Amino acid sequence: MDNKPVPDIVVGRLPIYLRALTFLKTEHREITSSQELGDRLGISSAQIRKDLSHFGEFGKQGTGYDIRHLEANLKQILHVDRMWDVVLIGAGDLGHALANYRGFAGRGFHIAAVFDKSGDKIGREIVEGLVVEDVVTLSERVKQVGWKMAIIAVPAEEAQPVANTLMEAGVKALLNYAPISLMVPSGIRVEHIDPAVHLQHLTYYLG
Amino acid sequence: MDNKPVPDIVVGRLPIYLRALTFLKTEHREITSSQELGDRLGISSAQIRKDLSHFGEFGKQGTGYDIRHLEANLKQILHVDRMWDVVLIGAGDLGHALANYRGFAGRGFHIAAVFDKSGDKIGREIVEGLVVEDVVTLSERVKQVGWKMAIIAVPAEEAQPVANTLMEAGVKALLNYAPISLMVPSGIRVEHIDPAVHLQHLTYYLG
DNA sequence: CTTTCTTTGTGCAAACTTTGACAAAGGTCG
DNA sequence: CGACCTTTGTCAAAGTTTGCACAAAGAAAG
Repeated sequence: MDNKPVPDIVVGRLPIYLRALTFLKTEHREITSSQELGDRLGISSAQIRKDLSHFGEFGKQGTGYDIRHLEANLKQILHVDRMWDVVLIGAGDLGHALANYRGFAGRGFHIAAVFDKSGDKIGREIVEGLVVEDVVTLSERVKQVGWKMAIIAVPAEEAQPVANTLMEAGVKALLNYAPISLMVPSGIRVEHIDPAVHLQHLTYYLG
Repeated sequence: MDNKPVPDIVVGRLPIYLRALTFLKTEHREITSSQELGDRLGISSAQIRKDLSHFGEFGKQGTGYDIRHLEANLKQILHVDRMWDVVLIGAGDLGHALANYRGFAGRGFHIAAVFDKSGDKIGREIVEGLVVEDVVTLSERVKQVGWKMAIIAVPAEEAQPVANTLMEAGVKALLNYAPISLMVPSGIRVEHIDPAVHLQHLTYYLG
């Protein structure tokens, strides 16, 4: 709880804690402890306490943490105590799965628009109330509406150009599903999801 | 290059290096350097050299790295100089996208079978040559065929039971897309992919 | 009310990870 | 062929992250 920036590795664990708390709520639990959370997540209890201590004091000695209270605080810290509009680029199989994913709404995100470059996808209603738009209008629309987050679900060769368009139009955070490392200037944040990368990490240990 | 285990954080970067090398090949490049790779990946050149030094000497001073040679070595280190059969559980939108994903084959993976519990999906051909099987036969089939890797693409509440079935049947590595932290015994490896977790990591910085 | 038990938040030490710097090796060019 | 340039692999230092251990706070039980 000082004024130095919180380490990114700590920030990255907060959504995991938040997810675990929301899960505990579905079990109608009201109180938990760093010990219980750690056991569930495979993390030491000391680490959880230390991570949380960067942001304040949320627990009660002898008792633990009030689940709703800690959940509310984590949502605020992560700025998901509001809804974020996210623009999705790519209406292929993956884009389809993301547009239909029911898990975003409860966690702070709303797919606000979908873009693709393929003529036979543009104009189609990918999901109730969401019509695929032409990617040539992407820049204009992003500037107009002011979206700050985007999910890139296009083929590898188009990912960097799409990212450039988005950044130029004011998007500040990217979630990239294309199997390529995006190059971005400082000030823009990117997260990468590539199933083959994860699988290859696993095969290392399969001897 | 000693006999201590290589840090997991280093192992986790190798698939990124491999992906970058494969990409350079598409640009018909033959030689690269730790400097160039680092610039592309946003990693320091020293770190790349250090990471690779855990496994041997792959470069040539004054020149850099032969792309094909380093790529072949990384594939061997990661055990993707062979094809891995992967079993996929869940034939919803996400399962569909994964079963149709063209990116696995070139990187060492083949979706060998798909399982679901829903009557209206079982028996359907999800992709050319891949018919959705009934999840009640999962354990039996895994034991029979000896699959070692699985991708879990089922709803959160079914992920842990499915994981338990898989592990009991001999699967050693899991890639979990369900929004829940799986509890697994030591000896089993899991990687988690949850888009909302990544998006929440990003929103922290969007103030 | 006192003892005992639980659990937090934190100071410190240990463990781990990244970076800087440079000798050695090899290439290039006049 | 000699001077100069490039780039590796590695050592040591710096920086970061984790875990231990414990005082303090609170709950529970008698």
